[in-house]
Parts: sequence; C-alpha cells; structure tokens
Amino acid sequence: MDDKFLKPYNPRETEDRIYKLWEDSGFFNPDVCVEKGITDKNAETFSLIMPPTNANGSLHAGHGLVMTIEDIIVRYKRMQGFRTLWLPGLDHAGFETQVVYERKLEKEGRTRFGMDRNVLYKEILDFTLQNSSNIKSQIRKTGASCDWSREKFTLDDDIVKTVYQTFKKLYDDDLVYRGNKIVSWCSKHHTSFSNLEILDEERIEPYYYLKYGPFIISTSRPETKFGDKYVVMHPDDKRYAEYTHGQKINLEWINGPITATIIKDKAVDMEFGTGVMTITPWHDPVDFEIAERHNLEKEQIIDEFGKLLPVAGEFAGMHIKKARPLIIEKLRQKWLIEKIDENYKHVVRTCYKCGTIIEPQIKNQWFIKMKPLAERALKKIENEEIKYIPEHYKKISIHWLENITDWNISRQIVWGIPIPAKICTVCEHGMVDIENKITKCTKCSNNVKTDIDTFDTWFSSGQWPFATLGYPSKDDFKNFYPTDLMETAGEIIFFWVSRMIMLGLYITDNIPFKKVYLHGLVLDAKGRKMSKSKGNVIDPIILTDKYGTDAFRMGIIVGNTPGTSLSLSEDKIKAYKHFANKLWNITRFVLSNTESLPAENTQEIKIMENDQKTFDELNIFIKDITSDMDNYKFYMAAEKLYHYVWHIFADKLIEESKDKLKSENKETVLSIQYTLKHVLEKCLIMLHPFVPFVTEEIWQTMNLKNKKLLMIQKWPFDLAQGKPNDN
RNA sequence: GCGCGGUUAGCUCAGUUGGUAGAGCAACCCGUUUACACCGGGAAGGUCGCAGGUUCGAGUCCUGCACCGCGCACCA
Repeated sequence: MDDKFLKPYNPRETEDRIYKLWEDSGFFNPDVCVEKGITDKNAETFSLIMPPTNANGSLHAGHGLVMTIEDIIVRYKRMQGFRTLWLPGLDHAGFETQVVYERKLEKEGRTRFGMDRNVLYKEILDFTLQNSSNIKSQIRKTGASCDWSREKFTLDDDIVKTVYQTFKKLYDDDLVYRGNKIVSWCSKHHTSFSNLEILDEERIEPYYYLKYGPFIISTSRPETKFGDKYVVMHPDDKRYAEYTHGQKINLEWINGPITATIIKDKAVDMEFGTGVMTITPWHDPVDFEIAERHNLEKEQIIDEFGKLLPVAGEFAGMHIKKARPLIIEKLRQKWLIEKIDENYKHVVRTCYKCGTIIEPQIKNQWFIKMKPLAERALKKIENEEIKYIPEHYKKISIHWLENITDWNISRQIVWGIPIPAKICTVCEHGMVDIENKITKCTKCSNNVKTDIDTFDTWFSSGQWPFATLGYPSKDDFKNFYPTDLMETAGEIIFFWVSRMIMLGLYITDNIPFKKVYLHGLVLDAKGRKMSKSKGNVIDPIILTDKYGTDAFRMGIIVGNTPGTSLSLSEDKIKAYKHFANKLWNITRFVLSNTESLPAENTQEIKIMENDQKTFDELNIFIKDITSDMDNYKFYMAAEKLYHYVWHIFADKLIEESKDKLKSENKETVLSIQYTLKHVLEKCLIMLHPFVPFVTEEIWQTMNLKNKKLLMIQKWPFDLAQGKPNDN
C-alpha cells in the first residue's frame, strides 16, 4: 500500500497532476478513444456543446455548476462506451465585455466616445485574449473532460463566416429587414437592445396632470411633452363628442402657443385618467403606432445621450434628469399643472446592465421576422422532438414563442461581429453584402456607406451548435449533429435556447439538440442571489482550493434538482470534503487488508454465502444508479452513492469484515477480501463522474489486473443487455 | 392582465406510475488508543399551505383559495 494513504487525502497535491494525466492521454477526444480501441468505432455518439464561457470573465458559481453537471454526463456516457464529444468554447460576449471594458476606460479617465473604432476593437480584443487563458485554466480546475482540441471562439473566422451566411439567407428569404422602427435605447451605453435586455421595474414617482388647452392630460414624463401636437381620444368617448378627428385647436403650451390636432383612435383607454392623451411618437411605442396609423409627424425630442434637443427651447442641451424639475417649475408658473399625484406606481423599463431608464428612439436597424421561425420551433417542441428537463420549461417556451416579436439584432457597439451590410446614403436602403462588393444603392443608385453596427451576440451564439460542428460539410457536423443535449441556465431559455432551436431548424432543417437540461440559479447559503454589490459571491476556485474540486462538485450537485435554484453553503462543501477523505480511508482499510489477495485468477475464489448477498445487493444498487443517470437524476445518484459508500460499505461491510479477516479459515478470508476489493472498485467507477480526482488517484494506486485510467473504465451496467457487467 | 413554479422535520431539499412519510446538515444522548485529525452507535423531530372532491386508500389525481418566488405584457 502506498504511504500516501497514511495521511488524509490531499486534493491540492493531486488534482493538477491527475488532470494532466487525463489530458495527456488524449481520451477527452472521442477520435482518440476510437483510435486507441477504448471506444468501438461504430458506437453510438453522444454530443454536448458547452455553453461558450465569457472569454474575458472568471468562473463563477454558476459556471461551476455547468461544468459539474456536464462533466458528470460526459464521463458517464464515455464510460458507457459512447463516442462522446464535449466541445468547449469561449464567447466574445459582445455587450457584456464592452461594458466591462468601458468601465476600465472610465477608471483611466478615458471614454469610448470619439475613440477610433478600430483602435477600440483592438484594445478589447487584446484585453479579452489576455484573460482567456485564465478562464481556460479555471475550467480545467473543475475537472471538465472536454475536448480541447475542438475548442471554439465566437469570433473564429469559420464561425463568423457561418453567421454571415445565415444573415444572407435570412435576407434572401425576406426574413430580415431594415426598418425605421422604435427601438429600446440605453443613453448610457449608446446602443439599442432586444426586448430581452430590458427589465421592468416598478417605481413610485410623481404623476402630473397637465392642462392642454381644454383637456387635462397626464404623464410621468413631462420632459417628453415639448413636441406633443396631437391630442388623442377614443372615437366613442361621449365626453369629447364635440371634437372631431382632424380638428385644429390653439392652446398655450410649455414654450408658448401651439396648434394641436385632434386624433380619434381606439387605442385610447376611456377608463384611464381623463381618456385624453397627447402623443410623443419618437419616444413611445404606443404613440409610435398611433402616429403610423394616422400618418402623423414624428419628432425627436431627446437625443442619444438623453439630452433635450432644440425643440425644448430654453431647456435644449440639458440632460432630461436635470431638466425635469425645471420644466415642472415652469409649468407651475404658467398655471398649466392641474394636480400632481406624488405616489403614482408604474412600471419603467430599464437597461438590465446599468439601470438607466430606456429611452425609446426611432432608428433604422436590422430586424428578424420571428413568427415564421418560431412556428417551426413550436412544432418540434409540441411534438416533443425536443424534450425539456424539467418538463415545465416546455410550456414556458411555447408561451414565449407564441407571443414572439421581431428581433432587433443591430447593436451600436464595436465589440462584436460587424454586420455585413451597406446602407444607402440617400434613401437609407439596407443591403446585405457579405462579399463587400456593393458600391451603389440597388434601389436608387446613389452611394452607399458601410453599416458600422455589430450583431447582437445572441444572434451568433444562437447558431453555436451547427457553427461549432462545421456546418454543412465537416465530419463533426455529420457525426454529432443534432447534438444529444443542451445543458444551460434556465435564465437564458429565451436569449439562447429558443433562438438556437429556431436558427438551427432554419439553417440545418434539423433540431440542434434532442434534450434541453436547464439548471437553476446558484444562490448563497441564505438563499439570496449572488451579486458583487451584496458581497455574497461565492468564488468556486477559492472553494476548490480550500476543500478540493471533488468536494465542490458533490456540494453543488447533491440536492440540485433541474430548474430549481440551489443554496450553496461552505458547510455543505466541507461535508463532502469529509466524504472524499472517507473514501480515502476506506481504500486504506481495503488495501491494507487485501495485500495478500492476488490480482489475477480471482474467479477461482469461492464466494461465501454472506458475501454473495453483498454482490447481489450491489448489483441491484448498480442498476438503480444507472437508471438515475440515464434519467438525468444526478442529484439522486450522488446522494445514493454517498449513502451506500458511507453507511453500507463503511459502516456495515467493513465493520463486519473485521472479524472475518481475522478468521482461521482461508476461504472466509479470501472471500471477504475479494468482496471488499470488488465493492471498492465498483464504487470508484460509479463515483468517478461525480468525484473524478479522488477516484482516479485511488485507482492509480491500486493493484489491478488491467490498469488503465479510471476515466475510460467500463460502466458496471451493460445497457444493451440490461444487466450488470461481470468483469 | 396573461403565464410558470413553489408551500413536506429547526435548515436545505427528495418523494418515479396513488399503497404505513425520507435524506443530508444542525441540535440531543452515549461511545471511541484508531481504516477515518474529516470516527461510531442511539434516540428525537412532520394533522406534507388551507378547504372541498375522486378513491378501499391521496404528499401524490381533480376543483377552489391563500401566501411566496419568477417570467411575459404598449396603459399614456
């Protein structure tokens, strides 16, 4: 027995060495497994694409969970004999990274505005690449057995090429269009967003009732009201029957007399307020639609920085935040305020990143028509060609897809994949141009300029499964697509999962994955969401250093049912450090008591009746664990394994073996020695997906007949035959 | 407003097709010169959110309600 068993298990001394052993073996790569005869060349494949990790970030607890769940699955499938591919990737994370970099610029007293685009892009690229080696070494720390030889980055040339072809196809199929539409604009970050990047926040703010000629109108945003020259009411509202559609009235407004036009439109809710409203089509989606219906003028009041334009008269150039109280004061002096409700509760839409109130703006940008794409996805989800774990995500997905709106994919940031398009300098017509050849507008023959926007990151990551596998021609695409599983956070079901389904179906005519496993949030020990501002962020790397990666993996997987958030406490991880050590000491006991047991010809050993019962029960247990694994109930398998090892193997079998080992009868001794060693081996194999380091370390020190790596041992239950393996 | 979850032991959660309520952690008692610095044994702890219904039988299925959480939505 190795002397190292005389001391407690030491993960720090072990883990890097073991990871290197695995990585050097090449077995993370399914092709190597076939070449070396580990996996049958005709074996069924199992493929899983890792959600691309932000290249510039560092690993957080959520990543720790992703790596743990996915590695458990992948190690299990590999041991089951599948040609198993787990493809890792890094994400340039467009907007996320640009925000991080902008903060860095701010600290240095610089700003992105006015910077040369190419210089800024280069700086962010260098910054990202510098950090990417960090995240990759952290992924290795988690024990992830992914195929690094196939690693992909979202800005790789071949990925970008695929993304461009998709954009072109959408354009040719009339599913992408450039349109002057109202978009959600963040005046701090200077970009538009899709609906998903916007948060609804309930706030209590003053609500102003203003005298607008003979009417009382109400608003929470007086600073937008300068350009309001249409006053709208419901056509059936008897209170205002005397006014006719199109009628002009003169009235005194914020900056002097104006002429307003009466508009009758059914969009007005007669029950709300006075049933009369004025509209600001440039900065409000409802107003925009009313203006479109009646062909009304639209005027911009607030610029892209959140400052008032010349239409605001004396307030021009002021930021809306500063201007509001001054505008209120002026309205008061002019006796235009009817009343103020100080406790008005309403919902404001904010930037998910900085909390700035979203300022809708009219912009000419690219949109994808989502309805046709969603319909195909709906069919596949409804007839369960794609299955969700847990199941209720099916309903959630269907609900979202049925109510989908067009997707704005233009982002006004430099850090991303440039949109390959030209815009006419005269008529603003947009043309997709992936070969960079167009010089004249195809509509009016005037000069064109290059679109300087970039794609929404999710547009490219929505193509990740087929893009990484080399659609359409690469062998990997033929072998591994559709992938078997997509495992990711439930939080990004719409951002990412639904879009992958839609774009995957659209491009490849096939689903991108057969199953979706969605895990919940990782919360702190008190059940609160982790956030930097609360200071309750749990760094998985610190925990793995302190207690060992295996302990971290057990701590984060036990009790973690799919879709449900999990509270992660240090105590829990500590408890599983004890478990790793328990396993270590079991090994110490078994090895020190079985040194006389031969490694070969063990089939000649006669198994005593009592020990045979152990074998029978073990086989039932193996079947049970296998069933949990196949049903993606890792939380359950982990807990059962823990229980078996500690309370059956250690507390019962080992305790009872102590007398037998002292027996004068050689057969009794041999039988129990063989039993102990056999149980240990099977436990190590089944535990390997969960606690790969300590099990591999133990395996390597054991005297076994075919001493390969534990990571490529055969799983002890043969699925095809439906019974345990005998070897 | 629409939709999706949750409510089970002090805490965190399991509970697969209905068949006498489970685990881990914590707390309590006892033991321990040993495979185990990270040990063992024992006992305790729950009208399974509330009210009905189906059933021989409901934590589980159905209806309604309450509370908590989340998502979606253009109420000026």
